[in-house]
Amino acid sequence: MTQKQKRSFDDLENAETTQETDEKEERQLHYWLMKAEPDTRFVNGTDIAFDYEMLEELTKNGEYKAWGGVRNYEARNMIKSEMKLGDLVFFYYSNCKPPRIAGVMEICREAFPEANAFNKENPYYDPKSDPERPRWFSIGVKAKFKLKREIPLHELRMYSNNQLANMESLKRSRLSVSRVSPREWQFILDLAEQASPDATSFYIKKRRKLEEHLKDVHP
DNA sequence: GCCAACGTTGGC
DNA sequence: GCCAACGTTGGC
Repeated sequence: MTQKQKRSFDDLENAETTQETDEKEERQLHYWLMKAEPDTRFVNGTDIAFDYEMLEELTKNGEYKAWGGVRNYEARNMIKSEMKLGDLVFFYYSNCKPPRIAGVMEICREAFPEANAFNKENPYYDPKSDPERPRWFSIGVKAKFKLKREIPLHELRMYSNNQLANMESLKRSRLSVSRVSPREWQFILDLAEQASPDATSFYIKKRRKLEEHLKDVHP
């Protein structure tokens, strides 16, 4: 690690939560993307699978789900200092086929110390985090709506030279929390309203075949 | 403080 | 299962 990198690492680790006072009212909504794995995978004996249906079930009566397990300082600092009540978040499925955006959730509790890190039985236990000086933070989220159509990663990449050229999650695929610009957010929501490009090309092919066939039958 | 070795993420 | 990318650790 270079000196410059080391400094930014310390900055990240020591960064404090920014103070928000009466400016809160004027703050614009911010948009985010957070990842979870929808398929069964055992970490220290615990299945860590989590998907949108589970989030809906857990939050249907106004409860929030503590979103945790983020073990990267840059991602943690977004959780700790930048995510605010009312912000909206894409729920992204990673480590599965295909990787994809499944739905939208809303921040309904701002950062608080992550309980998983204190619990020895938990797959996300971290002895370096204690309640006196918590190292890792959770954010409270609830299900907002499932996308009408899930958007797979390969489809997002179709726009990586134009509409989604700067999308953080595409450029830094290993970060489990990333920012989404308002434009990117709206673009992806619009995609979810349209037919899948796969389906479109499927029907185009089908129609061509039919036309070929008709040509043969009625030349 | 540098940097090699190691570990993790996550797409393919 | 492989491996690229990159974050983290630890010896010097």
